[in-house]
Amino acid sequence: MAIEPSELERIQSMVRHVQSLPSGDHLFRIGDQFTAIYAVRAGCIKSYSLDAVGHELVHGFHVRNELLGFDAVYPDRHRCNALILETCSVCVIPYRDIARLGAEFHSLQSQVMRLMSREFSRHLICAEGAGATQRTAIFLLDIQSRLRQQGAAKDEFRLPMSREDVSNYLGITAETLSRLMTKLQKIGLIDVDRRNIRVADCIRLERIAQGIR
Amino acid sequence: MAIEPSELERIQSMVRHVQSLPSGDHLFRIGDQFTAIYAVRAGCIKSYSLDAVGHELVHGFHVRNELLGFDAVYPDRHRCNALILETCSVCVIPYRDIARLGAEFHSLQSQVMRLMSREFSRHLICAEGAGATQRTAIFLLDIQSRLRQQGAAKDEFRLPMSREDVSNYLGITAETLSRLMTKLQKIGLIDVDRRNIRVADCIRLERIAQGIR
DNA sequence: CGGATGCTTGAAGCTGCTCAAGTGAAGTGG
DNA sequence: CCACTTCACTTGAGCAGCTTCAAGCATCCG
Repeated sequence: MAIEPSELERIQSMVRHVQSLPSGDHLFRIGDQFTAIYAVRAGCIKSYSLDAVGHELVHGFHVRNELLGFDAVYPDRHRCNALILETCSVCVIPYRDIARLGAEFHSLQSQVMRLMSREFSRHLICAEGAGATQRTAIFLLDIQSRLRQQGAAKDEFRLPMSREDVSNYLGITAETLSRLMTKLQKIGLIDVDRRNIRVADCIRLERIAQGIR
Repeated sequence: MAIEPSELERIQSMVRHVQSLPSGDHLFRIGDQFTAIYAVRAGCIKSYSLDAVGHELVHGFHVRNELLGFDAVYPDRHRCNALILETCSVCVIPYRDIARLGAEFHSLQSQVMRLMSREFSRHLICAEGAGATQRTAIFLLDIQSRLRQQGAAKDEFRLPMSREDVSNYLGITAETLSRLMTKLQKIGLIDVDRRNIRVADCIRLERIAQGIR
């Protein structure tokens, strides 16, 4: 969901507040009234919900220049919680303004729909992979390219979230994820040091992400 | 994605064509230019793509009063194929008209966004379930409630798609699905006769769908 | 230093997959 | 109308991948 700088500028014109939020805070919670879309300017936010048994179900992670809050467009209330993982600077874009300005500039309106579509399609990325190894590879490449846009080095980055968050997002256990990371390191595709990841062999990692072994 | 009759009337006013399509035809294919959103008036459509190995990946099924085509809003080209499973009557709603009319009546615009949001959120339903049994139960209850709205009996319905389609949608094999259907029948939750399903114990089926055993 | 937290590693078990055969309904041709 | 085929589905046996439960480490923080 990274958005074009030009698109972002346009959206910025609609911004009322820029909030600064410490890690551990919630930007919104399930059931909250839908009032705005949020654009992350710095930091990282996790959107999640809980299943019947109380297990966390991670829907996605949002970093710089990405949008969240579309989950509430239909039922008018948020369907998930948004937790700050790293201290955040967030633009608040009141939905009312989008609707109002959208009527005046209808190119803006279609832009919002495009962004919305892009946001949702990201949700499907990791569900696509068949095996756990493939999903892990997809995740690593996806988060790498997103973090690179916010100033990370070419092939080195630091995960803003815990292993447990990642494993919940991928629909596998933390233990399995840990084993897979070790495996990927052993065969020379990545270097892992806690949350610091270096992609050593991008080509082969991409091949695994595509399901080719 | 069933839409309110009143909403549908409004959208109908934008309709250019009503197409009639025989089963086996494609409504659109991957890569096709995005020109319109489609509303199903009768029949059933499967949206799917193929993975790297050539396996079918079913994104969803669309029955009466449901919309499809939002998959192309962002990249301007369709990301999946739409195959007619049962002879269809389909309203074609040119996207240009939505944008134009949306600018005039901005309540319509937010309605379209709501529908879009509703459409996408459905995609997540079956991904949520942890085990194969749970996903199967979720699917049966979901498709039951949707088919009921198009005139099916209270607890009896006929699946418009094959076991293979369903299993691809749920991310399990056809064999596993078959075994699970048999299991659900043995413990008295459903009656299965080929594609004809009767929900015998809705309460317990819902409990399984929620992950409570 | 002691404890907490987050990550890794190991062993055993279960779920769902693969491969393979069997069944039954619907359609085809003689 | 009946054998023959075909197709969709079911059923079975063995196996692999992932989970569960449990313990072991390292890092951070009081």
